[in-house]
Amino acid sequence: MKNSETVSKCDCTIIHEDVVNNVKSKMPEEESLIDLAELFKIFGDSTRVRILWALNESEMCVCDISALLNMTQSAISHQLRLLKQSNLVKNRKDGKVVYYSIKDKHVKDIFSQGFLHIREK
Amino acid sequence: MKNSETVSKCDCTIIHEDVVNNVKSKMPEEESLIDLAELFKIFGDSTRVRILWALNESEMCVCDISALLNMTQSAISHQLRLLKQSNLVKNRKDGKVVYYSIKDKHVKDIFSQGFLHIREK
DNA sequence: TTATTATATGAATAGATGTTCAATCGTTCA
DNA sequence: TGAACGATTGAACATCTATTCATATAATAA
Repeated sequence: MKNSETVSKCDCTIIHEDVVNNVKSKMPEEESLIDLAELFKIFGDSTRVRILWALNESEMCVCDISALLNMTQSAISHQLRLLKQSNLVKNRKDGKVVYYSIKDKHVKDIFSQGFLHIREK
Repeated sequence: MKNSETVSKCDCTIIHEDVVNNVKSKMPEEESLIDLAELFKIFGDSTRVRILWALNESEMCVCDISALLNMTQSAISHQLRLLKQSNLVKNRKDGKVVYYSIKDKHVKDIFSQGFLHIREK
């Protein structure tokens, strides 16, 4: 398999080579931007956004969230697993009940920035 | 078809009804959170994130972006259409060449908030 | 005109993703 | 012990999505 750097998928003449080279030199490592996209992917689902919003207001158990969003426990549990894997929420167990809460203090700020875009459309 | 409010999908006893009611009263309209998720969905793809990052550095034409990211013009063009529909980029035409640039001034701030999360893992 | 170049577009495909369903795990309490 | 209940898990399914491919459009140049 050939190196992706050596075989260009762009079949066009590079119109502004200086611009391309300049931007390329400033680009973060590919992995950083992939991680960033992975994070936003988590926010890119209304169920998860609603869960995060709710947990930002108050610690809640799985059952509470299910009732709030009118969804099955199973669906909520699956999403909570993703949110936990992404380090956005944490949980604690008290008897049979598992309480979830926000782990990342930037969640609210990420929401805020998103709303700034939406409000100005 | 029954009203989704009247038939609960949550098959459990509501453990903390006060918490649920309190959070429910504070929740934004469902549509707002759906719009928010739609926005983050756009950021939730590494190709689009890299395009946005690049355009945040400099206005570029489709060919430039293709060369920078080593992807086909077609793939880039498809993604640019989504970004434009989401009001995140704008374009101008100069002869055969179409130049794209950032339309939304909050793009950089959204990136910043995302990075804050990633860096602290 | 014709050829060439930059971009856009629609259909098709493969891969990812969210929910459901059924089963299971852990804990509490009769 | 064994129900009962909250939560988790894995498989299946339907839906969505990113890229590719072929083609079309638009502008320039010969």
